[in-house]
Amino acid sequence: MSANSRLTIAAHALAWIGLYQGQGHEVATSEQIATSANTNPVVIRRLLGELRRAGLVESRRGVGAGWSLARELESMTLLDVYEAVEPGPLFAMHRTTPDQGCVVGHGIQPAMQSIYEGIEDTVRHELARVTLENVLRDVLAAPR
Amino acid sequence: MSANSRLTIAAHALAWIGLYQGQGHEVATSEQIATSANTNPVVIRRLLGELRRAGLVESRRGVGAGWSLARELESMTLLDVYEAVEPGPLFAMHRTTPDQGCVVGHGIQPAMQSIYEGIEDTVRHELARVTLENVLRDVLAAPR
DNA sequence: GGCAGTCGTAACAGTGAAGGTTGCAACCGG
DNA sequence: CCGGTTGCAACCTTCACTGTTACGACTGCC
Repeated sequence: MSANSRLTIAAHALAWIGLYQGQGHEVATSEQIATSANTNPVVIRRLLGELRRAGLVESRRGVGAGWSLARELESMTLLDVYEAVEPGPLFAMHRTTPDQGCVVGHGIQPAMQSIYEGIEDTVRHELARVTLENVLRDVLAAPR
Repeated sequence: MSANSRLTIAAHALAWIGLYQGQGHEVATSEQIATSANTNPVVIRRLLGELRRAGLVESRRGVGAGWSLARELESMTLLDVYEAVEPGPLFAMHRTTPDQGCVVGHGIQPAMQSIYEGIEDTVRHELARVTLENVLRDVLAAPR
């Protein structure tokens, strides 16, 4: 499926900011996060911009500018992040409308839609069970 | 995420062949299926080729050639189809290795990997609960 | 007020997966 | 031998995302 790394990078950024703030710093810069994630600061700013629209982080401009958490990590779940950065559905329908004159072509989309919705609900439920605090704890628990 | 329609198209093709064979026909051609799915016959042949490698369908060449089911629809699940046509994982890691000198960069991949594996197991379980016979029944039950 | 550092965002090239298309060899029943 | 279909390679197009550059906007500090 060649899935996106957007959710992974967003979780990375949030864990990084959370850890950094836990060490007493006020704000984190996109430059610092990009170095840790081994990517470009603009990519981080774009992603964090989406998280800001979702109310997960805040940004400050000017001198001493940077990013900070808008809520505690333990009150954020991966579902919040997922919904902020992944707009589309997990599974897609046909690119072009199937032949509505054919019984299968006509009935396949509602049939698959209903199955896919059930699966997406399950995935959302799983994502909602993991807080970013859980993620950060797992990160710090990784063997050296 | 801009997901693939591969699973959808593969299920469409299988349901079509199953219905067609249930009407007494021997084999279905990629041309017929492509017309129903409103796509190109080569796309269908590529997909069915993957399903053949997975043992779900068979093909015959020469005159009167075409595709037939290798098993009953009720013995195939969407998981069988999914594994045949979707090689990659649902969620991806970073494209480039994160900074291993950073605590977060070092621990983020094992942490996310473990979470993602749990979710994929759940998705697989959900897909395994739906047979292609279920899909065909839902297709035929769609309002006119 | 000016400077320096960072965000905000637009614009564009590069990448990779998937779909769409064409062409043709291989196969085989009649 | 013919006609219809699969098998498969080659190529183009499309699309989303990433990576990069550029530059204006903002603001604490001097």
